[in-house]
Amino acid sequence: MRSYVSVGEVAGGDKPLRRDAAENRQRLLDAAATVFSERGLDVSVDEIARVAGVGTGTLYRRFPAKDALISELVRQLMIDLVALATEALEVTDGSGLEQVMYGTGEIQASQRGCISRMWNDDETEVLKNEYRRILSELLISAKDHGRIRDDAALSDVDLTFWALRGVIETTRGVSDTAWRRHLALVIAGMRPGAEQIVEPPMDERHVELAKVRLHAR
Amino acid sequence: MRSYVSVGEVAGGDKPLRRDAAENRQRLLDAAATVFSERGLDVSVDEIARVAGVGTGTLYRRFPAKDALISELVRQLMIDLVALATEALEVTDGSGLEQVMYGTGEIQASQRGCISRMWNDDETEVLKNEYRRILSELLISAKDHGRIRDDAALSDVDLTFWALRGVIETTRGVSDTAWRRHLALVIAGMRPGAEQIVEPPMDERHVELAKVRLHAR
DNA sequence: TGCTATGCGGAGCGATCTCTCCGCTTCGGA
DNA sequence: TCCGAAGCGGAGAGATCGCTCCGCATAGCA
Repeated sequence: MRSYVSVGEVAGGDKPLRRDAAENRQRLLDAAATVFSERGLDVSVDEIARVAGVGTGTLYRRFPAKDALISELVRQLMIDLVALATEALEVTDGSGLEQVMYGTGEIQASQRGCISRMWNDDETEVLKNEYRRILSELLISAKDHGRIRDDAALSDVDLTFWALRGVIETTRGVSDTAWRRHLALVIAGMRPGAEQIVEPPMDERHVELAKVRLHAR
Repeated sequence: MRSYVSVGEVAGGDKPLRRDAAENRQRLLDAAATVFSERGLDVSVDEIARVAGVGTGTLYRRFPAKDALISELVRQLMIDLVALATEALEVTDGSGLEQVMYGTGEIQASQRGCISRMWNDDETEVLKNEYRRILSELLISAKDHGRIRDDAALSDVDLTFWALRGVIETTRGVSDTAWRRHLALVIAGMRPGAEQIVEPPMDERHVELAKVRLHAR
């Protein structure tokens, strides 16, 4: 699973790039993904260009700003997430949601550098909404099959992803798989047999509120 | 619950500060805690000094570097955490661990700005070890009273704190209490009645490994 | 009250970051 | 093969950051 936009093709129907330009664009994305994962988003653009083997001018000709480069990486991740969720819709025993949760953990862990932007980037809001829509279907199916408790909310799934972000970022360089243990515990707590939860779920309006807040920036 | 080092007194038995200097020091700490929580650790030192109502020179006379200011805030938080855990040792029904987990969540949420340093700052390693030692006692007590499953590990508690960090950081400005819902789900998954966890706990050696890695930086 | 150690403010230094600009190079269609 | 459009590299502009330095102010003891 990788980006669905092939080398040389740019989203939005722009004129195709020249061969060398398209290659350099991809090398920049690869280099950025690597150094961001290893050293965080604070790595300088000069360093990204150096690793990609191009000049900084080339980077800025292809991406209007450093942020745009990060957004493109996030966009590709969101495309992967939507694909992952779409595949899970085929699962018939109600375990699709768990499958997507583990898969989302893998994607977050493999691209640690961009995690902080994944859930806070309004450039990819359409994809995020689509992803969330599929998750809500999977959640219903999981409940119908008795795999997830009835009082679980979609926002509980959101919270779990954000929690995994914390585990992954804190265990950087220490353990690559610790997040799985946490996810397993959370899912155990979401089973129908688990104890009642007194704490109410996150208000769904807060999710909307988050979007407004992001746009206001 | 607040710092146990009163205004004018500095840890380590240094000569007491002049009254005005001690006041300014405290104002700097308060200002830093505020702006870090609101806008993150990237806020400039000039801004911290401005909010505190002092010059940047004053900040640097009291703290050798911006990092030292952050470390002091973290140190005070760790002192609070140890006090919190120590109090919980008095609880006799085995619910002390849960009490500390919620309390730690509160402290993390109230000082969002410093969270990322809380679990990655080797200046406070002694306090962190003490905190962790108490947690292990509380975990044993919780198991003895049948409140927590026998196969739960101390590292599961660590993971939970790191997970709460992710929730708190991602919901900044959206929901102040969402982390409680997640914590409730995790604890539900840690009850003796919850389903078996296949994923093994985090290797305790990884915790040691993390310390080595931090020192190597 | 007078004296001195201590504290204070903020201009400015050096480092670093993002992003631009322009002379030169390369691709690829005719 | 030739030529114009497109792409390239990297020096450097402009902004911002952490931190220092020094002339002046003040607290607190005698």
